[in-house]
Amino acid sequence: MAVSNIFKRTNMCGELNLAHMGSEVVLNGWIQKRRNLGGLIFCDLRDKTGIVQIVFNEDVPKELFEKADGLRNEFVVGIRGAVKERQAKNKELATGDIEVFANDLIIYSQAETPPIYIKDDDDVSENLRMKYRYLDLRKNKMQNNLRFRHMVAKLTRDFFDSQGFTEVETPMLIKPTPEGARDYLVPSRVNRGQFYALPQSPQMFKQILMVAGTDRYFQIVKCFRDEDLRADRQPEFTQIDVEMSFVDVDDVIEIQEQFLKELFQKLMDTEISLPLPRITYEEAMKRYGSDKPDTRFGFELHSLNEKVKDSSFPVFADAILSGGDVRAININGHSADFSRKDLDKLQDEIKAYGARGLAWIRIGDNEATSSFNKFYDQEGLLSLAEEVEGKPGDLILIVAGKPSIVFDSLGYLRRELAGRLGMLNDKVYNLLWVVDFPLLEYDEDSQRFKAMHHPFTSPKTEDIPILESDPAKVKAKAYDLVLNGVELGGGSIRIHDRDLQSKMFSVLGLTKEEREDKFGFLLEAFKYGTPPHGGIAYGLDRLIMLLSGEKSIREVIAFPKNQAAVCMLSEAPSVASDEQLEELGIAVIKE
RNA sequence: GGUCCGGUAGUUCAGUUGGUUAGAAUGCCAGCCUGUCACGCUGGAGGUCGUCGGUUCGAGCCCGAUCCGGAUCGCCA
Repeated sequence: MAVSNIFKRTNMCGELNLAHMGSEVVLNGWIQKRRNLGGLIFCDLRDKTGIVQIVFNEDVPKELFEKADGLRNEFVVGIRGAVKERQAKNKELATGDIEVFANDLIIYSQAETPPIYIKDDDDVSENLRMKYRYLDLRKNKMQNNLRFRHMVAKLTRDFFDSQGFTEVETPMLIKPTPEGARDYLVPSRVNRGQFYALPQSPQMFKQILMVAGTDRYFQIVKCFRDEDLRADRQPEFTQIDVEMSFVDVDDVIEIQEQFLKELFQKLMDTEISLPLPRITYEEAMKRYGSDKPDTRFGFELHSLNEKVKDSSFPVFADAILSGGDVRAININGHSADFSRKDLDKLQDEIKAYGARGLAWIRIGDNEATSSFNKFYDQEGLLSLAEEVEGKPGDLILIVAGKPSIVFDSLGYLRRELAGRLGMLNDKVYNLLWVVDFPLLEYDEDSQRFKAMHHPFTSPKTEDIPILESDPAKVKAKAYDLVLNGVELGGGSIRIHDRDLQSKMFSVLGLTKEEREDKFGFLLEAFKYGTPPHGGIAYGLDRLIMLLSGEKSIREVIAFPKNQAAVCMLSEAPSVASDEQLEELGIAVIKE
């Protein structure tokens, strides 16, 4: 038998309890903390499952005791010892009923004093966490997040497998697509001067799998977008990507709801009732000012357009005259919670969305006051307040201007104020579908219609006749899944009819050459028998972020990038060597 | 590309109106300590105040530029 200098582990630290009493165990892990009381040394030993207390007392040989005295934080050790019930139990610790009396110790490696502490609630700069990610990941919270992510991925595979889906890997080196987000380009050495792109999504390949007869496809897949980062946006992220043949909107939604039900049941211990609520895009905008509404609280939007169209207050009147909106939300009963200064600050905050100002009405017990008192008497203010069911104690916030600005501003305000008022309960999961998205949106810059989702999204059947005559009115067979105000996923039924696809391209103003260049291989495939099909894609990182109560997807990605898209750990990206560039035929223009 | 917040000891932060030797907590090191678990007690080490320039008799503090981290708007079919 080979001689080994590794203690063969019998148990994990976090799993020990009174049931192990009396048994000899061997543990491997990191020293979390050493407490030397003189003739008695306690060590907290940590592995991914938790922490257990190790005791070195007068019974151990002097040599071993001195070795234990030399232990420092983050040393990696093996310990052999007996599990005993504690004299003084620690209720804060999962293993607090027992402790391990060591009789042997091996130090596998020593450690320098780490630049960050290995503690779940340690408040250290993001900078250091990213640079020393391997230390950050030692935290139980981070290991739990990785484990949870694994559980979600496993459940996803099991579920879709049980429903007859096949996971198929699609290529990572694909044809660059000039539409949509910016591509990451990858130069080809073999084809000098030519480039692959990393996929923004497997969209076209999964549709081709439907042409190929795969019938039900899914994939847990990396996607890449070279756009600016946010707390919930990384340049590489993971999607649960799904496509099905011979389906319409309800079929896709139904199976996704089954998936979500199982996910919440098994991993969150939460029953969700099906079917999930559905709300149209139009209604979502009107009521919540957002196409991804957070429905955990009220503060819904109301139009004041009728009431203010003849207003003497120029801000309101001008907005209506120029085709804009005047809308309001009622922060019911919270007038006293926001000072004049708070309101001024809120006004500044919505300027980011293009709002010119924030008008408000406070309803007191005896009288109402407003930011536009000059133009309205008591009766006038109360008449406006009536539209939002204003009562004494209410604060009414009003924004006037271009519809998109009004929606964005009020959508932000209702969520922001709900947050400040502590109304965002993260134990409540309000899932819903937003449906009937517009098929197209008019792009002012290029003076043409663009696909809101993508150019293969099918119009609603009843809107097909007006596709060319009144494109702005056409609704799409598209649906988004929203959880607590975050877009978790989106999808659509695709166009499988070549005539309809052709019309769609005409409306989008794509020339024959452009169609061929961008989508040629997909259109070619569609010539040879295409089943009706559709699908959906979930942002896996966001899903896990929300379910684990995190504020950033960086918390659920093992090795994320910082806001400048840099991996602080490995220091990617970096410059390529002259030899590499030479071989690829690439010259870098220095500024 | 824009806006906002931040950068001072290993770490998290304080630092008054510009004024002597830049502090606290924690961590680290050493000594003492047999029931701790944020162990305790005593002592000690530890600083290019992000960087560069300017104003000033004098700058952590004021001004300009720049770098770094974060939030966000644009952007993300």
